[in-house]
Amino acid sequence: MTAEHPPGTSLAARHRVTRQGAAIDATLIDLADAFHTAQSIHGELRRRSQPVGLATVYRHLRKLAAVEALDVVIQPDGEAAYRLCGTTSGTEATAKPHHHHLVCRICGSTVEVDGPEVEVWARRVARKAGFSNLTHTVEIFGECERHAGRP
Amino acid sequence: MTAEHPPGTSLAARHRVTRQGAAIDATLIDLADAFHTAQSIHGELRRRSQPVGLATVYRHLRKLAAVEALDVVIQPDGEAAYRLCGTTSGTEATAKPHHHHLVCRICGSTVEVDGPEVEVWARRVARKAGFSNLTHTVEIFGECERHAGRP
DNA sequence: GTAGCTGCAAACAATTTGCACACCG
DNA sequence: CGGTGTGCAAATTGTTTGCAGCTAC
Repeated sequence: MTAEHPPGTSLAARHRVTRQGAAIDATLIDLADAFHTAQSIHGELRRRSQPVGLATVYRHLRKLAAVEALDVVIQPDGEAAYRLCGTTSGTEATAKPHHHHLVCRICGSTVEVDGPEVEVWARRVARKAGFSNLTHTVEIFGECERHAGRP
Repeated sequence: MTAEHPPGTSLAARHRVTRQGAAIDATLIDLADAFHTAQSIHGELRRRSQPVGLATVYRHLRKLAAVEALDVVIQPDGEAAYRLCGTTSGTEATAKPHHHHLVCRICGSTVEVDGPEVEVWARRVARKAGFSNLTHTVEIFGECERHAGRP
């Protein structure tokens, strides 16, 4: 087999390390407590005086998502939001096996939740209907304590 | 108060009845076994030689959704899909209280499912995190018996 | 008669892609 | 060097909106 990857340093362990890629990763880490759209990340980068092309942001996000280093949530309005997922630190972005989210509709803050019961339920219901090759999305939207009632 | 609405006849009971509105309703009824995007509905209408403007389709769908006569599912790719919901017959489109869907990724056929356990779980988890004013989406995508493996 | 539809095209917003150039390894 | 990553702008796609004319009530 070909050479192993040397101990990585950042999220993009197995990819070419570039200034913009790193900037995106860094931002993602800082904002890891909530979901953000590609656009808002792009904006944040600009705000930090580390402008990165919007297309590049999308490309990078897609790449991270492909390696499952990102959680992707499609909001009720159809816009996609991303958030760093699993073990943020460490050598390699290790994706968590499976989990869902509780997202604040106002500020985007997120709580990761898992529910074995739901997994089981989903599988059981689907099987019973003869469905296979399953996938499921479970997202809970609400207003976190801080924003209950008013922004 | 002004006069009550006479016993409605179609889905659009309290709206002006028009040829195109009726056509959309009819199509929706015929295709009530699966979710369809606005675009595909528009296509189906044209196929039936009852062309309706795409904008009108969207407007009508939005209206029906507002009255909760439609189920709306946002597919993993962000496109919205609609399907007639609840009691299709009868005077007024009575929305079902709450339920979720099992959708075939290939043909779009749908099975309505409900899971009290999930509802309870969602509420419990959210409450515990201090969230209020909840909403949740639970969709299961898979391949129905007929399409398992290959289209 | 009038307000709510409809159609069509233009406007929009999110995301993707083509292509020339930059730069990591 | 060689190929991957980047930028920018143009292209796509799903959905909304403005406006003149039509029509159900």
